[in-house]
Amino acid sequence: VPAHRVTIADVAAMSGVSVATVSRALLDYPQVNAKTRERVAQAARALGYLPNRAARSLVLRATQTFGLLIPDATDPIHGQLVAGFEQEAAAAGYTVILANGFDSPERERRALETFVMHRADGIALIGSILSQPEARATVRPSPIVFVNGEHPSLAGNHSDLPTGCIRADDALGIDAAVAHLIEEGYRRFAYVGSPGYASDLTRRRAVARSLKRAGVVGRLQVYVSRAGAWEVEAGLAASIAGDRPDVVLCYDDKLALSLLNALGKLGVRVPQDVGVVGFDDIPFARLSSPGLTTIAQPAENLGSRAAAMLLDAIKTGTMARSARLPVTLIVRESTRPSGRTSGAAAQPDDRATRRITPPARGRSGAR
Amino acid sequence: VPAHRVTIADVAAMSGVSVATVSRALLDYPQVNAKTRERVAQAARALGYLPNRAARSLVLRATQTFGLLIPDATDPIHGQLVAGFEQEAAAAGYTVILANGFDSPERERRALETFVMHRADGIALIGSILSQPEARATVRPSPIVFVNGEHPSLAGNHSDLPTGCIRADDALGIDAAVAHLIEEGYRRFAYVGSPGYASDLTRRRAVARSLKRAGVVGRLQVYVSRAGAWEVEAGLAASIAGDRPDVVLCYDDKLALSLLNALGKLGVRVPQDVGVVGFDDIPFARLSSPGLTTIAQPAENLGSRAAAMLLDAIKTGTMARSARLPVTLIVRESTRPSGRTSGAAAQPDDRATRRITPPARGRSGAR
DNA sequence: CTGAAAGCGCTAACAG
DNA sequence: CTGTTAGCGCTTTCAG
Repeated sequence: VPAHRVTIADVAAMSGVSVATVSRALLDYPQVNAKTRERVAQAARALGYLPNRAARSLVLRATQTFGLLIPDATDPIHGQLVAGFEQEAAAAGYTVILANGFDSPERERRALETFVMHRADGIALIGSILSQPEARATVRPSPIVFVNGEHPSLAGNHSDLPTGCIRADDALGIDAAVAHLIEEGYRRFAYVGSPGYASDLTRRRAVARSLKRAGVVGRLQVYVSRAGAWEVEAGLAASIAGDRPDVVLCYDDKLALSLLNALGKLGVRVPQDVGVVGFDDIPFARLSSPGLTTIAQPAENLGSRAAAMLLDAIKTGTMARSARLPVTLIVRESTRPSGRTSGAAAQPDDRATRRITPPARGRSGAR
Repeated sequence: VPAHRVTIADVAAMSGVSVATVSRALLDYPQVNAKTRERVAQAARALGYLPNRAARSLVLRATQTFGLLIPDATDPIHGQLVAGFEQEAAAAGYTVILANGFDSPERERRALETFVMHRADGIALIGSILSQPEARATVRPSPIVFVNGEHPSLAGNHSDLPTGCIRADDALGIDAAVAHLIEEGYRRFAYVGSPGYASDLTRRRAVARSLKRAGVVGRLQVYVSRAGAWEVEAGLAASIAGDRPDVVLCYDDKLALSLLNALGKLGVRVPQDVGVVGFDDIPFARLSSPGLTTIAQPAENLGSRAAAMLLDAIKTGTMARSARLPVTLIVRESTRPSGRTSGAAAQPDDRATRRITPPARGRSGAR
């Protein structure tokens, strides 16, 4: 066993053939002699030979590598996306290069450049705050997909580019949530946002629109949480406790769970005094007490779908249309108007989750 | 702007110099003429040239790349590790290749091979179930670090290899927790484990040892949860509810939070009826109600430390000694014996968290 | 200070 | 069926 990294030449020497034959044998070219192939395989195994991808990439002009940019691996929802993406990519023989953007445009740009230097065959941007044209331009000609893009231009009712974008259909989920809540008797709605995210604005507007469409009068009360991801300001909880809306929809589950906690400390009962709704359905949403009603984002699917789109683009040469993946309203205890929930320990698991999947839109393309 | 990927030759052509000069100019070799350097830089910028890492790796015999294997990106604690690792690596100009092992030895092996094919300059294994010698052998001669290794041989009081291993000092944290709990008056201890993890056995034994050392009589009651990561079997919660130990220490926070939830549904009050302690201090541990007492693992530090060790090994040529990072006992409401916690809304935040950092051991090397 | 040339490890024609 | 040869894009002697 040589001291240096073993190369194809070592295998060739050991099996007494040329490097070309080794290459062909290892790549299972049909025209190599069975015995030769076997001899080569044996030598390769004996030497622990594994081909150098850099060398191979150079000649093939393909790296079998994807670049994946996420805002922050710490967030459970991003973790699920990563898992889905990595799994789909790995299954197709692709390796994933990961970069955290931390919501900073400079870091995101640097990450894109890294991907380009590695000549990633495909690139996925999760919750990126870069504009789609800019990102496209810097990675060209590699295919690129945007998942839940957060560039300011995407806020509200503006739309993704017609191709290569994937996102959860927030609006549809919010429609379902609002409809459900109204049916349950809620009237005074509030929204707690996390400023700076395009999807925050989108969700807020979707709530307002749903309410208007449903004929609920009165302005949507809006609160803003500027605290870190895992907490809400004491003042925020206090003013909600004071205003006592019927129900508050939160930008995401982290915010909702933090609020749940803060309200509890203030002695505000959920759902009796105020209902709380989250967004994402992270695993902890069902572990809080009360369990959190939320709009489930198909995080892992978003991830695997992103990888699948890249794979497809590589195969066919054209990027698929943008898509909106369906969400599911998950009703737990944080939105059960008083009295409805009876005997506590009776059927502990039956009183639990209700799932409502909104009917799909006409087509899943861009709006 | 050429249609194909721009190469160093394009830059050379545009700036009217040889490729060698372009290379030197871009690498800031001191001996290139200032004007030439400027002309080259301009051309490179104009063309959007970014050097091909594969080509560079080939000649430099270094890829500026780290391989990172985690069990599952979905777990918040792993997410934090990834974040810490990626940040430290990126700061030093290294790119991270990520692979999920999903607790499967085959997948882990495949991941290691991928890292080798990419000729990663360093490799970090988080919670790997592979044996350290095997892993070392397959990636040789790349430096490799093991973070919280989970190979069966590491269970109980067996120890890591003397070099290249990092883990949280579970035992010390458990000592602190047990001491605190005893002081608070708890006597009948139980442990809920998640079978199959080496650290599960380690923690269980550490609890038993701490109890013995503290002179607590009676056997440690042990429960086992075989359900998925985010739930406990109804039967498990029921038997704990029936046995009513004073306090139950859980393998990790996910398990503890699930148990908290399950006990709540059974009408068992925490901490009045039974105390609950977790392990990790994931962000949600402070959002549950009651807040979860737990042993905080320095997840992000473990990640950045792993990257730092690899960087150091690359620079110095030798891998640093194994290390145990300190943990912190975080006392929240899930272990407050009845009565202690008075006026609810009085000082909502002051009654909160207490942090206890165990004194460091003599040295942080392997035991 | 700059250019020519060799070569990193591998695959893909092109001849045998 | 197999060997020879020519690069892939880049860095680095070695000469000017």
